Amino acid sequence: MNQLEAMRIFVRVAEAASFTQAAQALGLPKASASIAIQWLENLTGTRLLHRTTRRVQITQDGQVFYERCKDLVADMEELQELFRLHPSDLQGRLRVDMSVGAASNIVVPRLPEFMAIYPNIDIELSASDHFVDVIGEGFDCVLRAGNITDSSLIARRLGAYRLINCMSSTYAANHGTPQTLDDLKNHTLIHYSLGFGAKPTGFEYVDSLTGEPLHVPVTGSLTVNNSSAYLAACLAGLGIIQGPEPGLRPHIDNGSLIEILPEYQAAPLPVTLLYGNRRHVPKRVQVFMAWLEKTMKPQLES
Amino acid sequence: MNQLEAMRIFVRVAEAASFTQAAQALGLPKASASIAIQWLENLTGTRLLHRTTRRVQITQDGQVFYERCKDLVADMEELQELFRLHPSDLQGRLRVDMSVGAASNIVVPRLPEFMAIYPNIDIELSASDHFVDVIGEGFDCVLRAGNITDSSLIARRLGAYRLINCMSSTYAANHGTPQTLDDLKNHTLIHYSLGFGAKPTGFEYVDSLTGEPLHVPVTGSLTVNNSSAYLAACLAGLGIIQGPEPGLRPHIDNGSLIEILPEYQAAPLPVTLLYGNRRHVPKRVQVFMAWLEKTMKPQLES
DNA sequence: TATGACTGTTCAATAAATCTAAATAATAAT
DNA sequence: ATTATTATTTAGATTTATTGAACAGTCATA
Repeated sequence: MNQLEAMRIFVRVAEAASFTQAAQALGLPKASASIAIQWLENLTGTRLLHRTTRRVQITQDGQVFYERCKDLVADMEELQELFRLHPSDLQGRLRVDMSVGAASNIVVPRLPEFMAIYPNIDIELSASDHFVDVIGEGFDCVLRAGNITDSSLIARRLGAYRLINCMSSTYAANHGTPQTLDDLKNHTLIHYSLGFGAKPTGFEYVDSLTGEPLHVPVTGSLTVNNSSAYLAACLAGLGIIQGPEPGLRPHIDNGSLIEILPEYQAAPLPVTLLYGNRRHVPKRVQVFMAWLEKTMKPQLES
Repeated sequence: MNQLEAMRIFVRVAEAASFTQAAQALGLPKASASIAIQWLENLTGTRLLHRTTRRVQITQDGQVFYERCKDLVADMEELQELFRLHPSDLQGRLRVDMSVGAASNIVVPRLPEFMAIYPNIDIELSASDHFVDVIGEGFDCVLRAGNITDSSLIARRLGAYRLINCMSSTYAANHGTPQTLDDLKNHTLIHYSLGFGAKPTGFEYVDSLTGEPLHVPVTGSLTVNNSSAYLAACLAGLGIIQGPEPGLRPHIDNGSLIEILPEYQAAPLPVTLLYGNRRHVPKRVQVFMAWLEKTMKPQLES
């Protein structure tokens, strides 16, 4: 049995409090995770995880062991990369998550550049519009828009999306183009919400002169929790949307969408890069985050 | 490949500057050592050891890697033993070297006590009368009599052997028993020397009243580099020997040897426990050294 | 210069481990 | 109760590691 590998597995299992999730994040069968922990427990002579078939929780000893494991595993990783001076020498797996929009509009189109520089880094790019558990699911870093609440992570602010208002040309033909915020009352606004339980709150604007926040309640009955469905709804002429410029700009340019009320801007949506609070961040993660920042910057303001 | 195991092998190979010696010390074929180093070099992307078929020398990178490896391997070992509170939980292999005399007269007879307390510690006891390379041959600790010159090791003084003078009863019948140091001129002294090249220098004494050193040149032609041969020569009636009391006492008690000139004592022979200058000494080595000290003490003076 | 002893590497057969997949057993939620 | 989920076990297939012998350099000696 590979002790180091077993320790890596243990760290993951302890963080995710789940064999299944940890195994999935590590890309190996859950049977292996199970055996690895048993082997470690046998090695240390201590029960590290108290587990029923339904719940995994760390024991007191396990907690102590976990802290030291995390450091040692990180030290090992650092040691491996000690002599990797050239980009192409960097290797290993990178697990990243970001919104569907950021992935498909900004990152993926430019990913070939990164992969050309670092051909030996394997990338697992998860694109999802719901929040993910950075630690538990084993992501090296996660790109999020909106306000961050989880303080157990290191958050690096990259900038903010400019939010613009759009309608499709077919919708414009049917309903006309609003010129003032008041006009919006006669239009259908499509709402984007992450949690289905959350009540649609309407569109928010900042008065471009006074800086005062303005609120326009949502009128209309469509709420969507997925950004591509949101865009699709707008393209289908179902109503007006308010979203990050980078994802909408191409459709404006090709004429399928029309930007409206450009003088009424919503407060920009902050974009943040989150990563685990580990003592040592592997070099491959460092270079990816640097590249991601460089790539995102031109699309962001402030 | 087991990274940790590879690192252990690398540390050994680097210290011994030899694949063959390191492999032997670790109890595995040299092919494994060779492969492990290659695997590590591939992992780090750096040449760690510059090797011809006849010489192994560490590279600059290898030196850096070595320092960190040594620490990490020690940390790992410490981690394993974190939860081992009970003696019987301690496990692993212990490589020890001492003189043939100390081994057969003092340590081995009492070793069952140690093995009863720590049944899961495997002991490799090397008994040799020549000096050994503690680091290079991978010994956890070494017990030596005489003056220690190697300052790269940690030396713990346990005490000193009282040196006594003996002859066999048959020799006494043939040649009589000397009563003064001057009488020794008419007797045959058997000399003990580690290196065959070293010139026999005679017996040394300390005047019990004045504390002045007294020298009696060796008369006789037998020099031996092995303590059991030394004793055997005396038992065979070939002459007078001067040696550590613990090894001779049993033969005096059963009448086959006779202690002579008890009022003329040689300077006691210091007994030292040597171990590698590692940041972390495994617990199993600690407990063995503590036991060894306790066991040796009654046999030593000062 | 040739020989002999010693060393690190290679290689193919063997041994061991891991993975896959499916079945099992146990628990919390419905 | 029932269902869904989870950790564990099991067995065969596959991959990987180990090892002892053969190989190919290198240094010391004659």
